[in-house]
Amino acid sequence: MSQTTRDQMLDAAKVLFSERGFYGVSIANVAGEVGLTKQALLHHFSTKEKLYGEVLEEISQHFELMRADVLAAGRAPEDELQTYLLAMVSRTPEDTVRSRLLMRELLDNKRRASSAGVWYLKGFLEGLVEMVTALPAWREATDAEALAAVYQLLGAINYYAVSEPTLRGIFGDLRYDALDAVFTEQLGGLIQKMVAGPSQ
Amino acid sequence: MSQTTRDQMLDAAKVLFSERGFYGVSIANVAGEVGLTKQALLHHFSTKEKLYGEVLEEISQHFELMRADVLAAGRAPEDELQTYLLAMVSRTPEDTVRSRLLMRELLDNKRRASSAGVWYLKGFLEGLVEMVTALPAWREATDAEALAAVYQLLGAINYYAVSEPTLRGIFGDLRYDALDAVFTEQLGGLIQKMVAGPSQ
DNA sequence: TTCTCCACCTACCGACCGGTAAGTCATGGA
DNA sequence: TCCATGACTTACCGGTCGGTAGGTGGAGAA
Repeated sequence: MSQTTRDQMLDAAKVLFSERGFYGVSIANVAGEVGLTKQALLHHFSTKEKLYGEVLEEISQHFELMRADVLAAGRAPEDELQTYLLAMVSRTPEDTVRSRLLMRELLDNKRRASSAGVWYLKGFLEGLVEMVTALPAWREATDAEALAAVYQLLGAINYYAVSEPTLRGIFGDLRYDALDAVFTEQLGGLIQKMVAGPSQ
Repeated sequence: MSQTTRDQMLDAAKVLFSERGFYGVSIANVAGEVGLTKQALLHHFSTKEKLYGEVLEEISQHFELMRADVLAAGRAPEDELQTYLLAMVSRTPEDTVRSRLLMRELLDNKRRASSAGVWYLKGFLEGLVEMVTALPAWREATDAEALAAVYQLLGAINYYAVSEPTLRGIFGDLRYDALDAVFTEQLGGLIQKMVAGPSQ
């Protein structure tokens, strides 16, 4: 439990940014979450932008790491991709936070990160394309085709991952749980179909 | 071209909120966009929340209307659903704005609208489920199964619709255009497969 | 002409924003 | 013992936020 103040702040920032977005969170909010003043936060991260940047850096590193883990096991490329994608659906609280941050980055980067010129998702997407084109069934497909297929799955996964509160609110807990059960199953089928190759 | 001040403000708000989110836009920004002061805006919409609410109201009405149009043509249910979904992919600037607002609502409503208890997406989602269960091939499926299927398509469509700036930034205009061409094609295939029935 | 209403204005409020400046206090090495 | 460093504090800055108060001026009804 000996987590440094800096790491505590990063964790708090991750959750708050994922819930309310860059503009919806003040550095005082983040610092308050760990019981300190905003100047304590500024001591560790000189600006709000840098704090946000480190949060994104961390999630992109997480995906990088996850991919390395999957590849290290030395299984069939089909297995690797399937495992990698299904790991994103698992939706632990941390997974949900990452999905939300990813989605916010997609929505906001036109205004924010693009001015900084940093694309935190680049490595992640390129890694995915690489994994798809490594599949025998996709060998003759272009990168664009692989990316399109992967992006559709990514959308299906993350859109849903982010929607829990809304879906619970609209349909109630009971029907949401029913939905959740069939969703993961159907998604598995969708992934399997994609892995099997482009639909000619 | 005789648009009321009120409507001009609503249009400006729609674009700004879609680009920067609720917290990223001030009422002075919106009013400035039509050459007036923020007090002029507050004259028409008493609070910022109400302005945002009307924006969401408008897009949910748009989907309601679109569905009514599709149903009025009296075609086969398969055709109806396909047309409805493909209309969202078309991605005129207005479509993109709507996709972005929808996605922001999914991300933010836990903090914002849920306290108001209003679910702007409810009618939209229920309408979609209704259209799926009207398909002969889906007659025996549960509502949860239909919703799951539809939600996956919704995710694939909207996640991509929102990603244009990011994808252009990462891959460049050339590769983005290549991606765009194959994406819509593949998505059409995905929709067709869904319409054909649940994958047992 | 007077009155009312609408659309919009300037002026202002308290709260909060990100960030700076300058300090306090504990730790630990020379 | 002295000094440096790191982790934090209070005090404060200029600026912006959403919103209120109290107008002004023009159009139309009486």
